[in-house]
Amino acid sequence: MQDKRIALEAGLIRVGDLARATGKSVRAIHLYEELGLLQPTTRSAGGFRLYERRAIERVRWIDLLHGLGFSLQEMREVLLRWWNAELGTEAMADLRRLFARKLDETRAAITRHQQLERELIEGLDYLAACRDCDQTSGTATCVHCTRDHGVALEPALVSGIKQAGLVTHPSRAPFVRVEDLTH
Amino acid sequence: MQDKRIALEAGLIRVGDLARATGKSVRAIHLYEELGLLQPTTRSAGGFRLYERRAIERVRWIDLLHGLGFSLQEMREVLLRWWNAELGTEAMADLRRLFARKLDETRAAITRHQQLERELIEGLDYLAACRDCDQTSGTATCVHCTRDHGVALEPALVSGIKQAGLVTHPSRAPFVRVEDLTH
DNA sequence: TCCTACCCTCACGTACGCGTCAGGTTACAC
DNA sequence: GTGTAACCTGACGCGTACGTGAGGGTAGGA
Repeated sequence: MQDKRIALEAGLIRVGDLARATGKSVRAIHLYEELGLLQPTTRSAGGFRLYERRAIERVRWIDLLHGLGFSLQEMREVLLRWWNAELGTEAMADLRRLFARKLDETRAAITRHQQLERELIEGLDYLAACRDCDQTSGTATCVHCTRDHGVALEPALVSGIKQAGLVTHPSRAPFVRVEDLTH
Repeated sequence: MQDKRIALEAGLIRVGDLARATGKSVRAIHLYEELGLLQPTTRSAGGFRLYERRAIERVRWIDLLHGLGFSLQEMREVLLRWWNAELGTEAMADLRRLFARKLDETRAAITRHQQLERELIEGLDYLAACRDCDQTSGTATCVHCTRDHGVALEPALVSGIKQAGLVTHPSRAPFVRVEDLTH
């Protein structure tokens, strides 16, 4: 019944505190524990999880790796490899390789997003010309728009939209014979 | 039995061709159809889906939006809104808003990845000092390493690892009383 | 002592984007 | 006619990272 006092003396926090400190949900922290990523330093007499403040760093680490595209399982493997390494120097070399690979991937991701950025800008440039368009009907006529949009080619972001093949009610496809179509 | 000839004359391709042309799986294309994102122009007498070559653009569009973080459902909503718009000009304005928002998000994503890039570089810088470390035991001693790593603070990517709380066999947590700890 | 917020352990549910059979049909070349 | 690759429609499975109860105990202050 003196748990909090004892816990406070020892600098321990409960799962809710950890959650608030990291922006995660309590459930998420439970999950990390189930997957072997994080463990409470101890438990209260009644079974409450009690963590040291350093646990916050671990959760932030999880968050970082998550941002780098690691799955929780992969993080677990990283931890296992590190702690089970024969030599510290090898464990560190292992980490360096890992980080180097992720650095490549991250840079590739940046490049990809920059390409998307360009696509968006192109799309916006193209659409800018639509602002002073005097057309007063639906979008069906936009499909065959011949206005000059100041862009050499219609951007993919726009041209992909201008096609039939939109099903109002998903799921079942219609069934038309070829013969009925080819004149 | 003259389907292919007819299809070829009409410039139609089958689902496998579309898949190869876009790098998607046939199943994926079926899914897009189920979700109302794409429809074959027609069907062969035997029920084979037949697409115009323009369908390739639509699939590429799907891929683009996917890269921008849209879910297939959201893409469907975009298409529905566009095709159901009263005025073409309004539909275009709608698109502009959408693209502008995504442009912000994409730039935010780039910034985030650049921060991660910096974290990785810091981590690698820190670990570089470990290459000529003469330590010959396991990683447990690394936890208290006092070497100069040329970095002011231990990077989060590294410090998050150096903590207990690793469960060799996941799932069940141990059960220790507080009293047993705080002597 | 009692109230209330917080915590506990199951355990099932969810959204996404397909993968993967199964059981059968079609297209087309030889 | 026949072989075979490609296609068809269900329909269930999967991995990820949690959300969401249910049913019940705990902590700590008034």
